[in-house]
Amino acid sequence: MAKYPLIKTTLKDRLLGGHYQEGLPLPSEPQLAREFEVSRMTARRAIDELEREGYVYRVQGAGTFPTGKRFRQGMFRVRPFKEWARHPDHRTQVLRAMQIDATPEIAHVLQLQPGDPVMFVHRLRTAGDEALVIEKRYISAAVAPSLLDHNLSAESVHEVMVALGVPLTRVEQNLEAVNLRQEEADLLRVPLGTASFLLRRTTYSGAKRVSYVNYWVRGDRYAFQDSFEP
Amino acid sequence: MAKYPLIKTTLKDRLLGGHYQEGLPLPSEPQLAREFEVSRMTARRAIDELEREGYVYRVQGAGTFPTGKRFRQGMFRVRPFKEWARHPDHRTQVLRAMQIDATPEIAHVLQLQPGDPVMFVHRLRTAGDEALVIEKRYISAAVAPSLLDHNLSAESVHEVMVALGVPLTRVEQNLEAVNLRQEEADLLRVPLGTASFLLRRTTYSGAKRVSYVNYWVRGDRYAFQDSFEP
DNA sequence: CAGTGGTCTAGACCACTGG
DNA sequence: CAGTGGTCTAGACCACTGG
Repeated sequence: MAKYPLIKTTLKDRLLGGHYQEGLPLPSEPQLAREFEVSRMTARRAIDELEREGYVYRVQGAGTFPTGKRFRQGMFRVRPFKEWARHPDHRTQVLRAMQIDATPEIAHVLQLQPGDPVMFVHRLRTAGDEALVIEKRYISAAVAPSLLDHNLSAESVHEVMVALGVPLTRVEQNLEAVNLRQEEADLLRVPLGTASFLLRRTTYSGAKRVSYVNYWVRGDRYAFQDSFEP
Repeated sequence: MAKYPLIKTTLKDRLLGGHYQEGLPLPSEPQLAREFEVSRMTARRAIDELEREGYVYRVQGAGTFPTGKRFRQGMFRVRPFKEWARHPDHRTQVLRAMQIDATPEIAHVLQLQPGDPVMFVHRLRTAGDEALVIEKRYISAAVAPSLLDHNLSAESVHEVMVALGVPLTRVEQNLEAVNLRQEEADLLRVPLGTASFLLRRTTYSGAKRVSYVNYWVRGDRYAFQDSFEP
């Protein structure tokens, strides 16, 4: 039996049991290695998996921290629809567009420091009289300081950023199926718990992560289609 | 600059460039370590990330293999049964495998007449002790009359059909998010109404539709991942 | 059997954090 | 500055594959 799964489940139990306080680091890697009587590399391996599963995040030089509960349960992403704005029936409504202080979680995803300024854009996309997509987007304020001067109900954030000299060079995305919580269900005007896509996207400009987006997409009104020749 | 990102991008370029043949293993970890003049652990680190991003998969004792291009196309990616079956933890349970009369809906999708004979295969895929995927598949009896003679808990339907002289030439697929009904929720052992993916596939052999499949995939245990350079 | 990936060790040096 | 995570080395033994 390998050692790292035991370390991993032990740490997960402690995290879920609240043994490690939010905002305070876990024991350091050398400490955990001593506690479990393994090498540091083996302790790291367990933490690697916890980080990938979203239980903790690491800050070089500072430590490894528990991820806030709300982000472990509800990390959500979105898919941008390029042609959305062109369709005459389609509208984009800006619910909020403001500068906020990066939470530790957002800071981690965007490779910033907690408290650094971040642009938050909350939008709702509708087709006819149906609300189809909720978007929550976080962008490093440093890379696009004038973002909020633009009309975000008409312009694509991606296009604005390209115009600001921040080309999009890479996208990572992840698609899940989730039951809608009250806030999203209300916005989409469907019952609590309705099945929805949750698309999460991280975009890069060079090696720098510049944008993090969560899209909730109505699962009964939108389908991803594909065809190919094997 | 760390070494493993360079190894990773080099291997990715080779994979996308077709330098490594499908079905054949990549150079072994010790070989890659020698080629890039790093320790095996560092070579592994690069391969770890490629595996997580879906470019390769590993089989202990056998090697590291390129993931077929066709399964990475489009917005989402589906692991072929063949790979599923290779994982030691994964099992496929045949719930039903029988000939039935085509319902009007099935007949329509498969371009048959209602009442025409159709093979129905109902399977459940599990990983460890968790049920992850329900499969309901309908195949024209005319194109694969001996299908049910095969061991469908071990063999891929696709492979059997190729062996029977029915090559798969085209796939159309559609992904939705749905709330599970009682029957599916019971099989997956989750509460009624849990959000799930519903993946529908129609496969063609030439111009003829030969197979129609519905997969219900647990939305909380399976995520479709993708990354690309725009 | 030789070769493969899976795991692990006991170090090392580095960049970075925060007092 | 001491302590942290990030990376890397040069081994080792293991389970497993496939001929």
